[in-house]
Amino acid sequence: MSRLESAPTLATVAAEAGVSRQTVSNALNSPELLRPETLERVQEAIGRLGYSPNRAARNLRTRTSHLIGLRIEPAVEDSANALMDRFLHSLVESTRDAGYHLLLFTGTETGSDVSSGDARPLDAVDGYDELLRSAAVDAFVVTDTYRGNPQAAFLEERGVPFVAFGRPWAEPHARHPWVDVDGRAGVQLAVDHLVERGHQRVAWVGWQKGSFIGEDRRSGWADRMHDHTLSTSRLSARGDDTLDFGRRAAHALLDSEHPTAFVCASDTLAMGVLRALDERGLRPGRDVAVVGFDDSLAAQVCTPGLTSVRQPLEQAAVEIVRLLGDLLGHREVEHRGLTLTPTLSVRASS
Amino acid sequence: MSRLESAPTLATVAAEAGVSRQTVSNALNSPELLRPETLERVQEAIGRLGYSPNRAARNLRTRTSHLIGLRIEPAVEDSANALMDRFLHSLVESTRDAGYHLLLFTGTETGSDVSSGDARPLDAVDGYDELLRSAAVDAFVVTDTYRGNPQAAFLEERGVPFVAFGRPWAEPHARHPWVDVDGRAGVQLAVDHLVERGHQRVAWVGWQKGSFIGEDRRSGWADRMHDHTLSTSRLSARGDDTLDFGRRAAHALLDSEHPTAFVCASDTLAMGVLRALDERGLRPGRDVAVVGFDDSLAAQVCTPGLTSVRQPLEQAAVEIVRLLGDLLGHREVEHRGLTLTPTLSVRASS
DNA sequence: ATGAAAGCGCTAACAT
DNA sequence: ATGTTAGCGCTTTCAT
Repeated sequence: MSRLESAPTLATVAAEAGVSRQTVSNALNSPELLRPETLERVQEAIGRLGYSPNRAARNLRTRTSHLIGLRIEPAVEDSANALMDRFLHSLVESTRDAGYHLLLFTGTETGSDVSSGDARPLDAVDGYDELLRSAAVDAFVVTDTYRGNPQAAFLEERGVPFVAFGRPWAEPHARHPWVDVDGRAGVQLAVDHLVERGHQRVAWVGWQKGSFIGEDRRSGWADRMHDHTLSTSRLSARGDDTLDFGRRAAHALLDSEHPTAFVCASDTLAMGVLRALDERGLRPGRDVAVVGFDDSLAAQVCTPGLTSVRQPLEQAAVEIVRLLGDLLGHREVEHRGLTLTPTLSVRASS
Repeated sequence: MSRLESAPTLATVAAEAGVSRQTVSNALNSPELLRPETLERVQEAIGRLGYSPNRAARNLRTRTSHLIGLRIEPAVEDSANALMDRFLHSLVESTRDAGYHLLLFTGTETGSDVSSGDARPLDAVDGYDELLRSAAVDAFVVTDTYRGNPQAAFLEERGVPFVAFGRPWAEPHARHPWVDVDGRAGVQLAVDHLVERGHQRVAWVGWQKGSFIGEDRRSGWADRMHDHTLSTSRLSARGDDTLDFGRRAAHALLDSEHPTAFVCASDTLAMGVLRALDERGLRPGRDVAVVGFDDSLAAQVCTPGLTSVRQPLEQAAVEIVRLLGDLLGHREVEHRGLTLTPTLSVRASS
């Protein structure tokens, strides 16, 4: 292939410009060292030849890859949870602006030979280790911190640079940098919004105990209701993050407690509530208000639009990359943890 | 950092096992060359030291990166289009199984300084060139082929290995391998489904002329309707891929032609149709049937569920990686183009 | 401000 | 079946 034969190297450029290889390297990495006229001559040669420094060689020499690893988890179907799309894109843009690229990976497959019995469950740490030891990436962005984050301990112990999207709920003394969104504040926004519109019986449909994020969001509802001197008694339902649980919870609550509004821990649950309302002939936004969490595409396009708490994912990505830059540039990391405040996307469902 | 000091190399392992560096390399890359007992001794040493070959060094030597480049486009809001999530994940898994990783990139930002006037439009080829010249990736997966694919010509000309997800609509003689989903067949599935349920006046809500994919999908409707000897006259609307256009198109068609069913070129449009039905007090699935395209999360969780054409993205990813493997392994590529057949996810909207 | 020498860790080619 | 030699393309160090 022509592109392989011809690929210019430092030496090619040096010959073309009539300087030494080292000077070309300096033109790239420390242009201030060159006399302006030399610099220009080299840059011209670079342009003429279409030269780009070979990444592998540079990586080997500098012991950096300029790659950030991100483990992505299986897409969950039948849920409204398409956070990743927005976050991922912002992350790619932010990393690009910082001179990095994103490398995607997953945990090890449980193996196609299921019968062999050696199908390991997906280890939280799976995949990180190999990339690390082979020096394939310089750092990680760790996103799945909802159950506490076992990766964090592992990575921290090894002195690996990483930034978490999500607080270290289970290890308050963890020392790695993180960025998170204040779910509690988001739900408070939702409660305020509903109370402003005259709702007094505002129900919560959330996740089972044991989820830090779930409890955090729920506390936004409970505390804010109390701030408004409104009762939360028997107005809370907890279950799986599924459409069907949202639906059943709504039916049960409507049967017994007659709430006029629902705040949900996720859009998936909220879509379940909407389903239940439809089944009872109730109009969302007119008869009963519903607010979701995540501002998923489903929330945006469903009928009627679903009011939802929107995480500032773009900003989160930017901050994460900034922290990463501090870490990798051996600069002082300004803050260990940064909490961003979500907004409320108000639509017809409330 | 301890991990940097200690990182074992081939030499470390060789010393530990009492063999030469080359033998360790062979143990890794051509284990069949080693005497079983030597192999075991080396593997033991590798395990003991936690050795992983340095990627940069290997890349430099072999002139491969084992990285596949994928350009991701900005996430479009207010649309149901979250294809990428599913596709991306499958692609990561498939590439991993093939011993590769996915490297994400975007085109160059148009620049934050809008006033300067040097904000370039996003070039279709943007981003590919640099990764290529720096040998950062071995190959690309090209996904955004809907307007014809200018990248394809560019990459093909340079002899770059790549596989497109999407036919080369505009260049039928393009010689690169591609995988696509038969949108036309998907829509035919939808029409059959509706006709089976007794619908005769089935309307089409699609995109403006000039979109190859749009015309392909539309032809599935038009031709299949004719196969069923049903009229398509005045039953077609064309416009932007937005909720609002779907909504307006549905209102207009319902006012004039009284269709009993809608087939849409996308879930976004279908959600618009659902919106219109709601505004007219019509029940989707009872009064009027609606079918979308993409089987987005929104289709899955909205009320009532939206029947939608589902692309076999997982399979597409697998096939793409297989072709990539053929290409990179300098094996014969079985087929230039592979067209997969979608399925229909039937839900309450029909 | 520019050049020469050395070497990052690996594998291909060639010995033995 | 194992060892030796060379070199991938770059940057770091040191000399000029």
